[in-house]
Amino acid sequence: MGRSPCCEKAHTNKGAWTKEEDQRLVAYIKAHGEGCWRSLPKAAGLLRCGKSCRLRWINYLRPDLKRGNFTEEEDDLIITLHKILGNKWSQIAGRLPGRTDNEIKNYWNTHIKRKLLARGIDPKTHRPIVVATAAAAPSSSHRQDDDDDYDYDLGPSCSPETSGACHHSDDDDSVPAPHPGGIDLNLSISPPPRAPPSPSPLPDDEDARRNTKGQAARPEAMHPVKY
DNA sequence: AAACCATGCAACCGCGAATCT
DNA sequence: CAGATTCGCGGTTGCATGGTT
Repeated sequence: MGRSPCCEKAHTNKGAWTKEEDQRLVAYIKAHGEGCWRSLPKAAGLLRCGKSCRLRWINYLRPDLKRGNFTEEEDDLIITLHKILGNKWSQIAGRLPGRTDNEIKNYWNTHIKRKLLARGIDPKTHRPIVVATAAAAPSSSHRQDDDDDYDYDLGPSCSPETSGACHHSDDDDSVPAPHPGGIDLNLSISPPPRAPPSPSPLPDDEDARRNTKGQAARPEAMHPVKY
């Protein structure tokens, strides 16, 4: 099918968001709620494509974001959910209030993968790494070669991410019943097809939002925002 | 002190799914 | 029903920062 570009790239900003852009986006969503991302930038007076606005809102500006460090419980929950769901980050995020799919994805790639490898567990299959590959598995991994160091050893059965239809029947369904934190692990996920454009509750000001980042709050400098 | 390397995170890109006309 | 449009997801990249040599 024909695909129209999501935006006119010649007239859109790219890269880090500025404080002003953030404010415009927040103000607009405060007033109108999350609606049509396609038309939002223009309506909000932003030189961004809708996609970019959506991402910025979901991953950073949303008032209900928890931010801060992941707890051990969250770690365990992510691992458990990943075993079941594979790289379905949005579904995993749906089980972790205040966390975004992007955040979890990043956290998985930077922390949990390594953690599992250190335990001798293949982060893709969640099975013990056989000796041959374990020898190749680095304890200190480089950026990309993690992926090169382990292989699927699922044989004919599927790995979680090779098939969306897979996680219904294979032994991945043998979900470890006890789960950390008492968070709902019922995976009969029925996401609303499309969230109705409901005005979402927003904090009164940005300070409130930033204060919710927790004591481990990332310093402002951590955000590549061009102020 | 400077150069280099490793790490972590925000943001972008491309694609498929869902919905609309 | 087919094509067009929009949304949402997952993979990947770019860059800032911190650590090491």
